[in-house]
Amino acid sequence: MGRGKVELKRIENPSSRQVTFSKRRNGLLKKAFELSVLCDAEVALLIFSPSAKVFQFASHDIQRTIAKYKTEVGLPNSDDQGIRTMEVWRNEIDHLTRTIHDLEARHMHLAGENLSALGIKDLKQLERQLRLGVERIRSKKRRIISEQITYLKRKVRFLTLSLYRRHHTNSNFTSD
Amino acid sequence: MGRGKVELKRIENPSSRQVTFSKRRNGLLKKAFELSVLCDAEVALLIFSPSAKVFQFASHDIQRTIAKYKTEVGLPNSDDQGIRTMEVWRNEIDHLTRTIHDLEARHMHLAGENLSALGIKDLKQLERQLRLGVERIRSKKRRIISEQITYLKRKVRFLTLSLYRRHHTNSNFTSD
DNA sequence: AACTATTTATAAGA
DNA sequence: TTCTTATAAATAGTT
Repeated sequence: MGRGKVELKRIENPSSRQVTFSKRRNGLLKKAFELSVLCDAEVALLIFSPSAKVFQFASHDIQRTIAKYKTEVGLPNSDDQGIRTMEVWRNEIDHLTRTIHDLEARHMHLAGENLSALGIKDLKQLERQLRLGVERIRSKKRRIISEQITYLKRKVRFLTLSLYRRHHTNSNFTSD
Repeated sequence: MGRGKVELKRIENPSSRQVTFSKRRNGLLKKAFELSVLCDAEVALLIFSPSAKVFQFASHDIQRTIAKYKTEVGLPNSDDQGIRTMEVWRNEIDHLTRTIHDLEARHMHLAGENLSALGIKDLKQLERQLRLGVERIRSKKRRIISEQITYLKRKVRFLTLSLYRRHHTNSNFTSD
């Protein structure tokens, strides 16, 4: 949701991590609030910054919500306590998996394989992309060849000059 | 963030409330997760649906996070526990207030008042908007007048016809 | 449960 | 930190 996409991993730069924390913390608090109002839900949210500062939102009395939670997870049939947290992770994994599948499919398409699922529009775009790739590759090749030629010409000139000089020197020697 | 804007108040329709709850709950859990990963924060989130079902996310052991929180708010200098929650409400109120101010300012501008803060660009747009409004009003007026005329013409024709018929009938009577 | 038109969140830059 | 802007993401209403 910004100028660029971000990877789901710890932001290494401390200052942007701080900035992001501040922004996202506010966003999260706001959304917790909205959920509680719109859907009449009881929500409690605790956030500790890496510097151990606390931020919280609670739609009701937070102690009560926590107590309620403890009662809930204390019950024998609520051994899925951690499972609910796991669901979030599962969602992320699903998402990553889907991304990988997409990338793999794209890769195959670019290789001209497994095209059966594509419509005419997709195929056209794919072709355009491939043509573009080809053009870039050709251009790159031309540049390399041209550089090679320049290099060889220089070499020839150098060798010719050396030869001339040696000949000239030899001549001097022989003439001595 | 959807087809329309929603008011920040309890959604009355139970089924859309349920749908929204489900969507936003997932969104909130996801964002809690992202915050914990991106910013290396300790996050605990508890959600009770109106039907008392629990959903949770915890980046670390939730019992520990709760304990940490209790320790924190148990400290004498942390009597701002509720204040942090209040901040979220305050933010919302600020936002609403600003929206109202904006609307009021726009209203004044459309009335041609309080224009001192506007730049040339704003003024141009404002003028365009007003012209558009005028044009719409004129158009509406023309339609109404045209309808009136049609109606009156029909009325005249009807009256003329009635008059003719009565005259004709009278003639018949007199001729008898 | 999908689909999109829109709104909202937010990353990056100043 | 705060503002702005371009873009990614969430999601309201619809099917």
